[in-house]
Amino acid sequence: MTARSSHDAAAPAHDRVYRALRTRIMHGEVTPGAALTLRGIGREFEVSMTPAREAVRRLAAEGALFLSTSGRVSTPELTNERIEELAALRALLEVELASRALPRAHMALIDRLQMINATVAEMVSKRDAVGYIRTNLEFHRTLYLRAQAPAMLAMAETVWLQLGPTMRALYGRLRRTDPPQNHRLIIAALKAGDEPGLRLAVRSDVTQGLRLLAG
Amino acid sequence: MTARSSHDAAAPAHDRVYRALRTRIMHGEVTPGAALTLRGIGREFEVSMTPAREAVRRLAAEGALFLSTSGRVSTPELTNERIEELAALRALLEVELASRALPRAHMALIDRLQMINATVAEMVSKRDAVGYIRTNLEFHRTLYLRAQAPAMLAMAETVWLQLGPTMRALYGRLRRTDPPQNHRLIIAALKAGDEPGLRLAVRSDVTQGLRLLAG
DNA sequence: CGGCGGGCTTTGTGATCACATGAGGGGATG
DNA sequence: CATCCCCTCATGTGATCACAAAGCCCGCCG
Repeated sequence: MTARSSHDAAAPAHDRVYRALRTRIMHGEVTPGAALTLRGIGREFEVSMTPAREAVRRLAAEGALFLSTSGRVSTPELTNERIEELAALRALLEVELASRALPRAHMALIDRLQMINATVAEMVSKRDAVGYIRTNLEFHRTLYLRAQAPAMLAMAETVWLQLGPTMRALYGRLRRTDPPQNHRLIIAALKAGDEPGLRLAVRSDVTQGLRLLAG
Repeated sequence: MTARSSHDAAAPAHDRVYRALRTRIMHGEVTPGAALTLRGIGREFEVSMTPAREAVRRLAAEGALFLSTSGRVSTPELTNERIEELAALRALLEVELASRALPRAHMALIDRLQMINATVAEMVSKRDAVGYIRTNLEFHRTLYLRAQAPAMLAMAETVWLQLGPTMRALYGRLRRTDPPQNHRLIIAALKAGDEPGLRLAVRSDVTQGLRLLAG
């Protein structure tokens, strides 16, 4: 019953529940304000309330869930100020992560980024919101992993988590079909070793979508 | 039994335990690597294992506690790389927070900061490590509250939390008695409305102590 | 027809218990 | 004297239960 590797079927129940919910939230598979119940979660994952509670509290600590004063659990509904603040945090953290990844980015990484980016474009053309969010985050995470800054990456992921449900609401109604231009700029800056260009491209990519949501 | 205001004696048990442990850790009242047990915590706060577990998991989610693969709980022992990264995060976040607070900083705030800073100097002269950490953080938090950026402030506090036990180890062996020079620079920059100066002063203040710890 | 009150139901909280596992100690052996 | 092994005890995990409070819905009254 011990926790072995990261995603192991034999992991503790609370961890399984936590990971499942986390992925669901980060990928925007739940709508903002959706209510959850401990017993409901327990039923879905075939566990008792105890691990469900632990998973929920952990997610609440990361800002992925909102606990009312009476303990009721729901997905947060973000205000515009909050969204702008989280966008600023994304910019701050991810520009730094990209900058740190730049000197370590060799060709193999850039190739992988281009492949992921092709999938992103595919998701956009298929209007698959969840798929888009997932592959878009994969693009960013792949780059930032090279920064060798786990604490910083963890913070960035926490911000993604908080924005998850809102992102879904955004990309759900934003019906655009053009491929991600900023991702190309990021890749180009990586190839050229152009740090100012990279910082600008990342900042734009991170900020643009959320800007029009908050507007 | 509902959670009312922030620090209420009638707050849920898990919240009381959480807050008590959090304060203890952030203020450096525990040494890095110290072991905790759920039953021990429960005994100390006169609750059962259940609220103790929730408090611990919440703190672990924020990086304030380390859970071994077998679930054992202890204060984290940070590597030098980790410390440097957290210092970089402090710089990133707190420079931004200070910058946002600057246009909103009126005289009353600066007065309060000077008062707090006097207490900081007192703690330094008394060689009271815990008191120093507590009032130093109060100085920073008072300034950053003016930034009106709760998510960003929460992230900064999370970093403080992760550094808590290590900070204690630092200031415990760093036997300096000079008052905080950087705090004066911060106050001066606030008075002058000098944003570049403020950014530099905050960055120095945040970075300097941790630099020599990691060295 | 709308607002309000009361009772029912759902929900979170915390305690307790059975269980499996990992850590630590003591003894035997080389 | 060091090392390894085994046994015991302590610890985390998860299930279940009793309880209190909050939400909700229905009916009643204005």
